[in-house]
Amino acid sequence: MTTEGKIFNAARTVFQKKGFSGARMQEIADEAGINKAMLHYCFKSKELLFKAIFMNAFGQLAPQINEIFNSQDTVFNKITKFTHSYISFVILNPYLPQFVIQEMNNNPDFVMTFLNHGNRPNPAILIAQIEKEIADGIIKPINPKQLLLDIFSMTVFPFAAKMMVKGIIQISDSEFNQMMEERKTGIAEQIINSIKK
Amino acid sequence: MTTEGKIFNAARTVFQKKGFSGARMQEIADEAGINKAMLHYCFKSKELLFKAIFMNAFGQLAPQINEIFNSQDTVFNKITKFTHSYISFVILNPYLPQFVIQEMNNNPDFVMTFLNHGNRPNPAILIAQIEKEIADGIIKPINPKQLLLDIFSMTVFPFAAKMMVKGIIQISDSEFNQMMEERKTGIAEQIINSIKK
DNA sequence: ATCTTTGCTAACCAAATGGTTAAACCATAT
DNA sequence: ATATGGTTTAACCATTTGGTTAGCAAAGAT
Repeated sequence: MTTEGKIFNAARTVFQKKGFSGARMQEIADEAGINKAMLHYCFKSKELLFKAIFMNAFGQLAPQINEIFNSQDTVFNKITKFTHSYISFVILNPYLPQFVIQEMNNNPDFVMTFLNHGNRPNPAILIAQIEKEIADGIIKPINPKQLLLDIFSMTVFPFAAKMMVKGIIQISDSEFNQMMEERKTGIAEQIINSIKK
Repeated sequence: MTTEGKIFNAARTVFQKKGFSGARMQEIADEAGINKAMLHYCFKSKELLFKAIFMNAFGQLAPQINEIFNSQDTVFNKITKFTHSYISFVILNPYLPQFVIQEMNNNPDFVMTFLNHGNRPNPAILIAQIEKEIADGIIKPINPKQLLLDIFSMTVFPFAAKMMVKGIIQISDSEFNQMMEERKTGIAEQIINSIKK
């Protein structure tokens, strides 16, 4: 593996576990098995290294969401596909949601600017489609944004708050994953059921 | 206000905004309008000050949840009461959920030990009750833990991921609060509808 | 062969940061 | 008035931390 790659993976691990301010350049260097100076040789500064990691993380999520949201499917199919593929993806990248959410909260300015010219999840098309299907009598009259929020809440929250969830409802890691597998289909059914006429 | 109180409020503000590792003792001192040495005079160390804040935050959430979960109400009423009172509370303390979740993820060891002998949300009674109402034919056969997770997801997530939510579905702060007001009743209705026979 | 560029490291540096100290301040008791 | 004990601060300290430097090593280029 290329040095830059080793650094990148190490940085992702450390940043996602400890956040920007909790992460130490030395720890990233150790994790990558290289000298600390190398980090600066490759990525110039902690901030730039972090940006690279964050953009990459966000860049993995956004296109996936957009692809489904902006396809030619019905709203019901989009919901089913989204929950399924999103949960599948996040099971493989369990730190991602908490990482993104945390850094967005801790550093709103940086994230907001980048949200504006970067590739971001854009639900405009889906919202319009929901409104149309409501008008067509397929979906009950609801607030489309609330529906979106419901979908995100049910899929993302368990991962974002994984430690708290595990602690409160007292489950092991494997039980957690098992529950998430169930949710892949369960969430969509429930949400669709609650909005279909 | 007592000096200790000023420090406490300042520390809460700073810790909740920046997290443990992002917070600076100097900033807390400035926010409290006192000397940095005073922090250590009153709270000994950054860690102890943080623990005080975190315990207090968690201590506000837990009893509230338990009171509702362990009351004599029906499951349906508990759901209605929980979403309503929880959202009302969090609207007044919007940083709390993200703060608790973030620190639980960044520092699992500390939190886990304290979860075990502290006052924590305990859903055991509610879970048993759900199972009974399922057996009685009041509620559809579902996994009680999934139901709990649904309730928490729908209520807590929007606050935990506030910045992301605002950024993605493009709403202002007041629109956000408006949506949360709607959710106070909307969530409960939807969840109850999805589980009642 | 040697010069140049690129990848890499040990040693070092300046600033930031959590924490300490010694002295000043101030109320209350004697 | 003065001693006493808690409260508050300015100045200081040791460590941590992000970042730099000067030089080594290896691989092409001439």
